[in-house]
Amino acid sequence: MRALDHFKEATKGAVTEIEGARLGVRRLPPDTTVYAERDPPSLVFTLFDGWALRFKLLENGKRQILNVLLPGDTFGVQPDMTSELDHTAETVTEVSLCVFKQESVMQLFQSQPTYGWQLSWMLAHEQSAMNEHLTNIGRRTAFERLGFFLLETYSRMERRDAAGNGVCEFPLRQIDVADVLSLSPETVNRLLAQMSRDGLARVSHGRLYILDRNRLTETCHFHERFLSPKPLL
Amino acid sequence: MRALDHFKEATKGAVTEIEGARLGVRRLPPDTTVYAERDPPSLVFTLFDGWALRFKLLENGKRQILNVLLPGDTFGVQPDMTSELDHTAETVTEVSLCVFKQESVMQLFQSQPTYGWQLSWMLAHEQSAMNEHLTNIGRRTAFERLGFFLLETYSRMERRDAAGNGVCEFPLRQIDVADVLSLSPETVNRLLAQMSRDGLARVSHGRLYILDRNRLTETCHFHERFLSPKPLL
DNA sequence: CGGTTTTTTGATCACAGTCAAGTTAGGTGG
DNA sequence: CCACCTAACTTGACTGTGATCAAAAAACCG
Repeated sequence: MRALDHFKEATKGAVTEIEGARLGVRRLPPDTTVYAERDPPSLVFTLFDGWALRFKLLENGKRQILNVLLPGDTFGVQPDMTSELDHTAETVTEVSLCVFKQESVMQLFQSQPTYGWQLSWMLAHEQSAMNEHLTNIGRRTAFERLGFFLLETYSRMERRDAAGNGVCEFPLRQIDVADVLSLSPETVNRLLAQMSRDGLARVSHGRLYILDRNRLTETCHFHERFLSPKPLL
Repeated sequence: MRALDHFKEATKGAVTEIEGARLGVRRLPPDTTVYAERDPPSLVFTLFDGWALRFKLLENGKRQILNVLLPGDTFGVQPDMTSELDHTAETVTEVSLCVFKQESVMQLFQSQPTYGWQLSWMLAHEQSAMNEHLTNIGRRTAFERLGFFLLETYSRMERRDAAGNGVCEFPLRQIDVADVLSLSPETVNRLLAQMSRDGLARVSHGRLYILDRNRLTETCHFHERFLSPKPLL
């Protein structure tokens, strides 16, 4: 049901044509660009279903994933209409997302002041997550980073009732995990092998298994963060 | 005129007593905690004058600086009143900052819907800066990180009309720079020496000298970001 | 079934961290 | 104004974590 190649091609630039729509739901195949760096920021998205990534591409070809997007997450907010987007968003799995015109969101805020506060609230939460992520990458060992990320992701899935019994979907490739954590894919592979051997966690066949949550939480100094529990838009 | 030791001690926890004030300007000596991790987020600050830092402290004693705060920057926004702050803010120099009660900011947004949008705008800009910072730390060499940071800081000072002719104030110690860039202080020292030798940039006596902006910009793949030009509050 | 992508494993290397000692500078008190 | 003391900076030698290079095995997909 995945990767219909010509369909994929067809939708590559198709997202812009949604722009005409004031508001609607769109279905996108895996590995599709939702928006690209340097695009004008005219749309706001909420992910209904599936996984997506926000990332930056560097001069040297390296990729830094900024954020893994799970169902319920809002993205693409760039209140300054004049400037360009500074990153790319791409689907991982098949995805359905809700699309808004930037303008209509702004209008909504005019008429419903509370929403402005809610958007700020969401953005502040995101910032808090970024803080954690930055600290993680900057000041922890490769092992800790990986464990932290797996626990965080599992915990986010749990909050969406999409995880239980230590198992949840996990459609990311090792290279994606590497680009989230600023590691090489080989290192990620070796660490996953080690965690599996140690009975801490395991990723296989697109699933994440948290084998010993307590021990992993402790060895990685993970602590539950306070994440946006309900979708905004 | 700096570092009056007992005065410093006295103000260590004094910021909380400001809370009574609905809104006011406060002067703080260097190396003073503005707010600490786990504090309830009841205040919002705008920096009028001086430098400050937002950072996280880790279990292992390491410190990750999230952000260098320059005059005009707003910080402490945590729209969720119930949760705790996840980082600490500390002054670097003597500082004067404008203090708001979180509540009065919220009320302002109720009556003036536009401000809600403006706050979102500011937060989105900050997020964009964080994206850049994360990418910088995750995917660039130590040399590039440092050059990038120096150029970024100079450029921010310039926008505040506090830089000219390749020179600006720079009150950070090498260990602070190290904690911004997730490097060891020794590495920062060696790289600064190298940049000085190469005629690219120099830091001394609390000043930053950009010696060859073009060459530095190119070697570090720096690109001007779009930063909040005007203060919000 | 064949081709491609992803994962796995091994060997080697290098960038930046750590440890240790010495130098400089800034701030304080006589 | 100078001497002292501490904090910050500097330099060198060595180490280690994680990157890189290379090649094989496995999984996935048409």
